[in-house]
Amino acid sequence: MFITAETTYLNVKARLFRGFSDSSRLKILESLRTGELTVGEIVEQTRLSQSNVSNHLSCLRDCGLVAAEQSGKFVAYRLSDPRVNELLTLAETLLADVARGVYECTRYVVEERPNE
Amino acid sequence: MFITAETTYLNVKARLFRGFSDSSRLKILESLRTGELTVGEIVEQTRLSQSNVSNHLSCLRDCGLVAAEQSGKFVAYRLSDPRVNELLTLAETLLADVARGVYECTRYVVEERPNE
DNA sequence: TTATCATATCATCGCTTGGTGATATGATAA
DNA sequence: TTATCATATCACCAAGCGATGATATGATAA
Repeated sequence: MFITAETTYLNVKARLFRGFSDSSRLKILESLRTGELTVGEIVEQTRLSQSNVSNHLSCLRDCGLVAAEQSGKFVAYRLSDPRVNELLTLAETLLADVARGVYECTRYVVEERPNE
Repeated sequence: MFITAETTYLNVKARLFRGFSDSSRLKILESLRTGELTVGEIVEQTRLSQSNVSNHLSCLRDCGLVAAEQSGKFVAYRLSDPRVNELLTLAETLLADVARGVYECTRYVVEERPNE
């Protein structure tokens, strides 16, 4: 995968949002909203696999959404900026009003599910 | 594509963010920040293809990020909620500080580009 | 009615990307 | 040093998803 001239402002902005656009990463971000955690603690809280968490963390860190600090053989992660929290909160209040539609948000044909 | 038990809160939230996580959709949302536009006008402003715009609009509409109103043979779209605008603005202020990292946000190996 | 314009739908293709499992790195302790 | 623990990296696979082009729908006008 290459990053070349695609590096326009909107692409960067899209990447920022993509950091929030996966439920595993959201789970990780949620776990960090109350304070900093080591990778092991995140694994425990999210119940995701260690490599999965580590992969997502490196993405989130590159994106600047979380910050890391090594202490001994542990690495503690935290949200890098209060606006990360604000974005999550703002999204929640928006969700409260549009949630009915969001869960069907897809460009593709969605099969009717019998029940649930 | 099916949507079944995956419909948890974080999945819905992730879907909301995914609405913002593509540069074409951001382009469309940006064009709507100043007011409502018909599909044709959006196509013109974004220089995306008609079917592409229409596909993205239906996604954005299902997500509740934009609202549509038919007038004659035209359909006018607008941002559905002021918080959509707020989310974009908040992301911009965050970007101003973390942009350096974001454009490299990827879990995968990024080839060094010779120049640019 | 038929023709035309505006928009929507959908099948297809190919790139993107999330999850896994194995392995590597790197720090501490013995 | 060697062993162990915490974390990171990476190749692989499968599913997700954006763009295109052809076609369909639906509204207006003639």
